[in-house]
Amino acid sequence: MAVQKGLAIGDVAARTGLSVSAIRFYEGRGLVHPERSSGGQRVFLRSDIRRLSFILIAQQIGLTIEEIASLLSSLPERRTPTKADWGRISKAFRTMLDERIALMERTRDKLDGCIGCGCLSLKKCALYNPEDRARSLGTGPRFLLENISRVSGDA
Amino acid sequence: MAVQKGLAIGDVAARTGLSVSAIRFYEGRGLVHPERSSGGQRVFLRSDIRRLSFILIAQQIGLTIEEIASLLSSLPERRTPTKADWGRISKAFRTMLDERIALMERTRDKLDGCIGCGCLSLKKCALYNPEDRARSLGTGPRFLLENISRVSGDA
DNA sequence: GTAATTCCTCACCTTAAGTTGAGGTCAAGC
DNA sequence: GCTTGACCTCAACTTAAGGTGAGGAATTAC
Repeated sequence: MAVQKGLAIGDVAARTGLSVSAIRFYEGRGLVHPERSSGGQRVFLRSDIRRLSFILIAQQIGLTIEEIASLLSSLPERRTPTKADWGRISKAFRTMLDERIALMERTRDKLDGCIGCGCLSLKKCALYNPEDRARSLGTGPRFLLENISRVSGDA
Repeated sequence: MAVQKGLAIGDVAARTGLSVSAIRFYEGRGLVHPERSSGGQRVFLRSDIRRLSFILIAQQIGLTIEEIASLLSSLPERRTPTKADWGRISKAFRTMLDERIALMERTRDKLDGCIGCGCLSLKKCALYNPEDRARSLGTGPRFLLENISRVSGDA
């Protein structure tokens, strides 16, 4: 089951709803830092469940693993985070969410004035060259969320 | 340059801002259907520019290629689409956008009551089992937009 | 003390939406 | 009439976020 106050990966998976492989993957990406038992098995703290749950929610909102890592990096590594620790993160998180919503709303409004009228005729159309359109992503059009205000390097 | 009233792929790329390879890829996925010159080179109609531009916008809003294909399939294949043709599409499009915005807003509101308070303590938290959480996607957490009301099979 | 679970690592597979490059043709300018 | 640039196909590579399975070790249960 667990090792002295710690949780095995399977327990954590059951409690978070994540798959075991996903949790291992997150460890590889630096999102969680379980300790190891003498036999080499991962041992998680209870607070890691919270971390992992946060990852789940953040992903639903569209953050990438790297962005989430960036947010989580402000949490204390070896101490159970306090309410204040989480509060800081959730503020940053909320800001991102607001930005994403705002962008979608702007796009919708342009759509109303643009495709809505049937013009779609280039140059004239506000949607073709919106300030939001990231032209320099390198690999061409990707997912919407790639074009939305990326975390600008910091948390 | 062009072949008798038609446009070469490079021209289309220049006018839409898409890469040549992306346009070829879209043809492979059935989003455009250029004709061929006697020499085997693609020949596009002017109306294909509009189609391709639509693809660009739809992608920014987060639709997948398949969803876009589904929308475009209601356009006439070999006749230049009318304003009414585009109007129908844009209506469906707007609906999707509205749904996506609504979902993000619901998530934000839950966030305010949940992470905002620092609870994040599973079971109790509205964010862990939201009606919006797609549990059956098979491969685990993906991008947000994969969890948002997919095009339900039709256009 | 052994059997059944659970866990470990490592390598390869998956999807989406393309990009890149090789090897070879088409078309256009002079 | 040939050279240059644009185009062709096809296969392999890319990123993100994991999943899957092999082969083997650690724990737990009886």
